Amino acid sequence: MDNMPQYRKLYELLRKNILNGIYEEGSLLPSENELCAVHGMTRPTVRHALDSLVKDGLIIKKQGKGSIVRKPPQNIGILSIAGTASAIGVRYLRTEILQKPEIRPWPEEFPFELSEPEKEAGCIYMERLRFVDGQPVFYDINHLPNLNLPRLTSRSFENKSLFEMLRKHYQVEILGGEQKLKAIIPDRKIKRLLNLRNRTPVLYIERKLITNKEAFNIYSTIYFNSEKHSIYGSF
Amino acid sequence: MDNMPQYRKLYELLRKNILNGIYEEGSLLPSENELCAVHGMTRPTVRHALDSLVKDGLIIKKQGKGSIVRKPPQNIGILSIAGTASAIGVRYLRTEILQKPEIRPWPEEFPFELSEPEKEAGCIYMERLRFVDGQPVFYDINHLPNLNLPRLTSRSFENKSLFEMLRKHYQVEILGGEQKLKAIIPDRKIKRLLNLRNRTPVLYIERKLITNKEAFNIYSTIYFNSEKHSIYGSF
DNA sequence: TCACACAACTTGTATTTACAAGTTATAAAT
DNA sequence: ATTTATAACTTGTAAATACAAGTTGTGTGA
Repeated sequence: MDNMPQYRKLYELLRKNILNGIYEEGSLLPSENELCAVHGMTRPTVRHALDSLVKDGLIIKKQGKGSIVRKPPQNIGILSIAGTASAIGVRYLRTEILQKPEIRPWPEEFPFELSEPEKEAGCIYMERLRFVDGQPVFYDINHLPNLNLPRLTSRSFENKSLFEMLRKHYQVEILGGEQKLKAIIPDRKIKRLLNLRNRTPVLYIERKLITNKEAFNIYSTIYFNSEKHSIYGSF
Repeated sequence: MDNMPQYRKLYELLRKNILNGIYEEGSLLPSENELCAVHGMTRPTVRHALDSLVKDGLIIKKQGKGSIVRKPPQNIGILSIAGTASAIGVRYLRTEILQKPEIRPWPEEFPFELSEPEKEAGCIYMERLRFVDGQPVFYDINHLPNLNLPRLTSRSFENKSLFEMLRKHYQVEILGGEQKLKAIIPDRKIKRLLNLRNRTPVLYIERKLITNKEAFNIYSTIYFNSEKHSIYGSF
């Protein structure tokens, strides 16, 4: 963590401060020259950090004006959960790890086609259950290739998003993906996990996320209780 | 176009060449130093251009190796229907217009918030039912504001997509949108329309599509029988 | 033949410097 | 009081330079 490049350290700091509300939405970030002075770096380095924030949609830069803070909606991967009224804050969302990341062979039956490097690498498997207001709504099974992820299986995952972890420690970014959706009647296991009444249908999603790392795709199978909440996505 | 910054000119050029296949997928782009020499710019400028290509997902950079060309990412996801084996060709899809476009007031209860110009314009309403292999799978209800769409209500719609019509005759393009998904047990009407057995769940989608025309959004409510097919989208 | 070291590439990070261009507040001129 | 010009900010573009770090092929040594 100490050998992070300077621009990245500044990026992580600013990102944290924006998400924590230290910089209010709509307000201006300190100017580039100020940031230079405060953190002892030059403008290109500061601008590199700010470029990353722009890419994340966390700030909007205006020539002659400054960098305007913009707090984007919280996502679960690409999709987010929308409540009855509006989007659900992170504070109402609790994540439980049912299966800590462990190295496994790829399943015999797998809904996606794998590339050779992925097959050879073997896979990391994990299961999570997510709660909104204390009720389980989101069960996901994840497979990712075991490529260049030292120590992932031993990292603590509580209260941390898989994506946040991959982003911060392994510089993995989601570029895009594809997904297949169905409405199904869940089997007994899913019914129990999501605490469902009889005959409640669930949303079933098979998803492949493509990242900036070659041959590194994230495969997820998701079961979602859409009785009280909806899957929400913008594009 | 001439007053484009240098990095942008290079970006546009490389982008065009990648999309046209002049640089093959998986091959390496000329190195940064080569690009400097050929186009008479310095490395920071070249890197700025390459950064934009990385952001677009058109190249992946590898330290010590080079910039690997990637196949252009799939288009922004308007959803399509995927069959059991692969994607379904248009030839298997038949569209039936249940309600030809007609001018109506907006519904009292509407899941989306409308802007003032939209409210004042009134709305055009239409219903469609889509068949795959002779079986109904897709029922959609559409509302669009009655703004600058002369003769729309009198146009023939058979075998034509609503979007194709809007694009070709009214220069309407879809810029993006948002959608909410649920799995529900359908009511009697939907069950009859989609020819469903008892207790079959359906996918329910509320969708707002934003277009290039100001205050012109397309609102759809969709019921989808996901028993044999899936909703498929890439992003 | 094989293993290892090294040279010659590649991209990554960072500094320093300069000027262009857009925004805003202030002061001068009308 | 209103308009206008200017100064002092802001971000945008671009050069020249340096070294770090990862990859790959080559050649020398055993």
